[in-house]
Amino acid sequence: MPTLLWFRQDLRLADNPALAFALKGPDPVIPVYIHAPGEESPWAAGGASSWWLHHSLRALREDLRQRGSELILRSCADTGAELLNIASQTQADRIVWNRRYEPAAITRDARIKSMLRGEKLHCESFNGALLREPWEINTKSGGPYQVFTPFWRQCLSLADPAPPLPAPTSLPAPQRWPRSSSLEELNLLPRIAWATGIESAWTPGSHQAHALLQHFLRHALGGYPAARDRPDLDGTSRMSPYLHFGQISPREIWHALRAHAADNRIAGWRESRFLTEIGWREFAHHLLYHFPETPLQPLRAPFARFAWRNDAAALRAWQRGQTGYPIVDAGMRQLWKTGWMHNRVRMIVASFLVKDLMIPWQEGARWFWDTLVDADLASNTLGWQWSAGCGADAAPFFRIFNPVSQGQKFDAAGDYVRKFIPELSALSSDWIHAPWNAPPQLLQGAGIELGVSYPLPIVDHGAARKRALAALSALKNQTDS
DNA sequence: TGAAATGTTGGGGCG
DNA sequence: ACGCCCCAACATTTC
Repeated sequence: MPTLLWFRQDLRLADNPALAFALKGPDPVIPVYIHAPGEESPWAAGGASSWWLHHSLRALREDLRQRGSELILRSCADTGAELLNIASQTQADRIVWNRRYEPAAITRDARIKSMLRGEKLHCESFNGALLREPWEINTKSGGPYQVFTPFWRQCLSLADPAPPLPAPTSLPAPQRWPRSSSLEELNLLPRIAWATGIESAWTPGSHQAHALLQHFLRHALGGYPAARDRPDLDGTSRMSPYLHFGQISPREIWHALRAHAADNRIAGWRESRFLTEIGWREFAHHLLYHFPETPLQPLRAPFARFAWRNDAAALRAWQRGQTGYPIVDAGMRQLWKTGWMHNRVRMIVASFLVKDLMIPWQEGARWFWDTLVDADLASNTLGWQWSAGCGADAAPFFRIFNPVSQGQKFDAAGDYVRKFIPELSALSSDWIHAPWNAPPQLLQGAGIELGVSYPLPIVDHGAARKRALAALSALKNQTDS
């Protein structure tokens, strides 16, 4: 009798524990992907994520077809009912999948599992997404960690995660395939063609993930600690969307790094900055699992009473890269155009939204959710709570980034700004991060009319900083009394 | 995985 | 030679 292999955010054939389990016996395997918008997170998937998913499903289906199999697509409002439906149509007696850790997904999956078991179907779930399960790592007193360093130290002190499982060369097919929707019927692609920038920046799929990783290990790993902070360079691994959709697993990355270090006699790879970033991803899942309210609520509760401002015009200017601060606008335009933003710039734009504009971090999280190809509830939540100073092991609220000095420090030549803000491209690096200070003649020569061709700053950073600190101090007084 | 304000030090100009 | 001031450079504190 066939086994249903329920694909979710594990869109790969290598190191896929559920797939490996399904292939243990001789029974046919029926791979399915079920699209049920909004079932798994507080918000329905954003446009950029959906674009990625569309192309990823196509790539996965191609990989399956090359192995004599198929990918059954369904679109529905109730995943549990749909799974049961497919199981009864195909006489499947087993359903297997790899676990997810978003609160809504956990609740839904638990409900589906008990429902299916009630129908006498055998269910089994696996860890395909994390080095360690979120409940495996605990402090001495038995609670979850709220500080990264000891959390990651404990992860590193454990034995290496299991080596990745090889991709199967073939999957036994059923005698008859059930009905499948076409990929187009899932309606994942945008109606208007706004995704051209994303298309030229990214190729979704498992093969591309591994090619990128190998390229990164060979050419960028050594320079990573410094280059990772430079948005004008191509010094990051760009693994985030592939990790989110499970097109590469953290175990595969761990062991690829280990093998690369052994081949090239690189010491201390476990403590490398790159692996630490994988650690932050683990930490994000640990926190989301133990603090399931945090996608919408600050972990440090008093921050809910912060004097956030409701300023639709400022929010819109931030979203569209029209704040008048070049490094902020370049980042927001990179996001809008390519579905991704360099991490250093993510911190800068987040600080600007939350502190300079005093707009709730949830608005930023929501916008990132809509526009990032790597939108991930765990990582996005950690990032925004970190930036807003209200999360675990977060940056203190009073650490307010100066968008001018951050630009000068990390994009010294201004190449990143010029790439995404063409209207400033003729401005010299001396002034590119603060065009309002440039001599008028120079601006004119560069074809820039501030307030017309490029906006004047929507807030004065010095004044905005003081305003934010005053609001913080008011919050403290309120909390103390 | 800051920035700004404030404090300290030491060299040079100058009476 | 000396004290004084200025101020850059660096260090510390504060938010």
